[in-house]
Amino acid sequence: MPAKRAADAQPAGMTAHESVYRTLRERILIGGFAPGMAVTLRGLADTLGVSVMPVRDAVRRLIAERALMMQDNRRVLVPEMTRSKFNQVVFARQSMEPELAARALPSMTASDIKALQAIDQSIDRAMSKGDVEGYMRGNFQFHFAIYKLARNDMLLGLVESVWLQFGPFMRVAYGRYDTSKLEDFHQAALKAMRSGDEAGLRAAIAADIGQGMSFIGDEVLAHAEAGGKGARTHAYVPARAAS
Amino acid sequence: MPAKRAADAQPAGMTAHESVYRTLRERILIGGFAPGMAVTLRGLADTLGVSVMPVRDAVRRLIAERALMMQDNRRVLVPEMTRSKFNQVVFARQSMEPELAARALPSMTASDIKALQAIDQSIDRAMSKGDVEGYMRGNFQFHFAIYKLARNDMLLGLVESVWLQFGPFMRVAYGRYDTSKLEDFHQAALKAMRSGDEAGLRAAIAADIGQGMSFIGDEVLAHAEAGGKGARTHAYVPARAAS
DNA sequence: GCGACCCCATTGTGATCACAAAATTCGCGA
DNA sequence: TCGCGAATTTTGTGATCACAATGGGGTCGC
Repeated sequence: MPAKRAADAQPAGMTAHESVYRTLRERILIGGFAPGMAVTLRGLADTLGVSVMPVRDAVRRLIAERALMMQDNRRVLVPEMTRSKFNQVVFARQSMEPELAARALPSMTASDIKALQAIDQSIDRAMSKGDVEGYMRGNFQFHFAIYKLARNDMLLGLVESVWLQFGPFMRVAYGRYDTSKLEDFHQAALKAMRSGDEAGLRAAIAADIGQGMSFIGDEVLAHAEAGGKGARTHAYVPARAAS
Repeated sequence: MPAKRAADAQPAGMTAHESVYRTLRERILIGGFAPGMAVTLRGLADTLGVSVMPVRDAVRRLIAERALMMQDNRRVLVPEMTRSKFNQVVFARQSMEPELAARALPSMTASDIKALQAIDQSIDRAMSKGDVEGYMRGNFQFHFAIYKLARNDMLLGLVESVWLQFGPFMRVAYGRYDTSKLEDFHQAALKAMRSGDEAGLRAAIAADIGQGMSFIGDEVLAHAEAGGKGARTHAYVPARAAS
């Protein structure tokens, strides 16, 4: 049996394609790929220790979800962020996520809230250690643990698609600036959940999105646009480029 | 050269996969597949006159877009509609489509509106002829011709994904009942566009969605649920099953 | 007559190969 | 030293084959 590196530990019954997909998806959400970075099927296949077929399937799936894009040359790369696209992301998030949270509220149990608190604490720990990856993973878990409770698969899928599209970009922002400056709206959200305050929960989620996104947008987009839009180099290097 | 049946006429530079994808997607949006109907890679490949690889790519893409689904058996089939999923579709449409229309309004030119009118007339023609397929195609074109003008690719993509998910279901409804009973909210929408009335346009789109969906939901879901939820047979036969 | 069981056709998955197009590299010439 | 072009490498696409699992159909036993 050939030695596989990542994408291992298939929970029995998972196809290679599924395993590769989850690995890549996780990496995108955590910001493991830099915007503008090119990915190749054979390159990923070598890295993950599988043949090109499962990688091909996974990459096509991610392209369908807009997490990756294919340009006319048929070259696959991580999409760049533009001001326009950024505004679309913000609007989409603000439209759907507070709504999902509000719909999750009625079915929320005490243990659900406890679990969310634990996630939020892990976010704090990651932040104090300067662990950007841990922060992003926690942030993702916090939001989607809430949204899942709404039991609205369609809206949930749409929101996931949006997150996949700004994941790489978020990493650039959080990698460049100190996350500890951010006000913690998660606490406000938790408080609203405990008291069953729907309006408060909506507001907290909206504020969390608004802060995070405006933070990202102002800093990074201004930077990118000032630095010239053509084929700029990326100071940021992915966490595990070829490890 | 082997004789191809459908998916022909590749506009030069289109891959076989892309061609197959568009063919299948069109067919789904028009309701060419019945909910619950199983599709096989080799079957589609034979029908379309291509090998299984492009079909495999296209089907996986449609699965990623939730237009098709793969059950645990790894069998691919057209998703069924449930009451819960249906409510989610309605809510998602009501959330996004009036907004998209409103955003399209400012950049709408007289010729845009003329084109929309032409589409609406083709819908009337199809309706009077009892041409369900033409009606659905026209309805899709009418809505998305508007939404495209908003220049919001993200929201547009999300809406497309939602349409793909209720396409087969809509066909069941429209195939079973007479569409001529429907009030024409497209005219109201066109009137609002001409006068630049954003609120009116939002209302017209919302009403169009509300009418169409409640029509579908009340009739078909009630029917489906009354008829027993287990492995029922489908009276409806796809337009070109094996032609 | 009916049910359980076995066999085989069919399914999606994945590997490997061939191919054309694109990008990169190398070398030649000015 | 620099620019341009040809050769080579690398890319995604698609075809074909092998394989394991699933499902259906037919047959045998009761």
